[in-house]
Amino acid sequence: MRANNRLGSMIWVRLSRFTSQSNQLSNVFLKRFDLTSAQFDVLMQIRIYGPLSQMELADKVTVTQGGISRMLVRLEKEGYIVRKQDWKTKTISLTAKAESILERAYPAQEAFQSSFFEEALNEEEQKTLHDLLSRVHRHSLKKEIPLE
Amino acid sequence: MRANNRLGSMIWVRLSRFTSQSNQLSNVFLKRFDLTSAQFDVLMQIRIYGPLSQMELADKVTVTQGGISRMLVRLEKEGYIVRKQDWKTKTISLTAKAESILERAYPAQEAFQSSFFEEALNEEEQKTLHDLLSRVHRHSLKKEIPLE
DNA sequence: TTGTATAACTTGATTAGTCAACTGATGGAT
DNA sequence: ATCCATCAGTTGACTAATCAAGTTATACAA
Repeated sequence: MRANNRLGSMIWVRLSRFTSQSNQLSNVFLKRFDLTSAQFDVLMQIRIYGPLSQMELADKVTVTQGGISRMLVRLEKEGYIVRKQDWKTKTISLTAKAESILERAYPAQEAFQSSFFEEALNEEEQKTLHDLLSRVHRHSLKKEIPLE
Repeated sequence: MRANNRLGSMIWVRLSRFTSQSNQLSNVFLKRFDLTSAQFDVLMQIRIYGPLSQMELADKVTVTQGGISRMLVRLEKEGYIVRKQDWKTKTISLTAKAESILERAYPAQEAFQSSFFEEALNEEEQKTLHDLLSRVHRHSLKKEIPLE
């Protein structure tokens, strides 16, 4: 039995191995701020786009309604966010605690994330990578799943 | 508050959003074979490199020892694999059931995975993407986490 | 032969996510 | 006023993973 040969499959494997590798490293890195990388991601989206509803947030982080509900329960229990019922919607915003953690964690994590690319590629190559990924991502959002 | 501006962070976000998006689509696609994409991934590694030990397999799919143990319990319960104690090691191999499913599932899934890239990029661009990702991945494997 | 060291694997507690069925809030039609 | 549709969020059952502590199997030394 030989390994995947089609180019697309090879890209796929690299992508998922790298993503899981860099996610694990990020988790280790963020431990010093008492955050996981999923939590950091959600908190940053709220910081940038908030206040917003759970649906809007779920959409931003590519997670289901149920997934965001559970995540927010944990974040609320830790005192990072508050939710208040506002018409039909629950509006989410950061607490002072979260704001002050992010003030330190954000620059650190941004530098850490960037270092994966900056240390391996030059500016031009990073731009190319970003462009190619953006196109592939955009395409995937309107992709149809072939029938049986 | 403005969004991430550093190039590396922008790449990181695209990467993780695309990975989660394409993973979800793969899960829907693979449902017709009664597989999840994590299961497909593990079964394919066994098919290509097997028979192998749990440690070796864990390494191939970038998962911890505990993670692979739990996954294999599920796969064994479904009748996709067998493990036999062999010295200190448990040697894993596919059952006929799994072989016959993969015979159909593999070409289908390979084509599906590839289509994400083939539909959005030309041959040249796919090669570039593969090359850039490989370099970034290789670098990440020897990356040190900066101190506190 | 009885420890003891060690490598390979398992397991409990937790995070993170999925789907599908359910609950709660609101607004409109009768 | 009452019933109903609908949108937002929650929840139960499950997959998938992590870490750290606990097992099991084997080899080797006293």
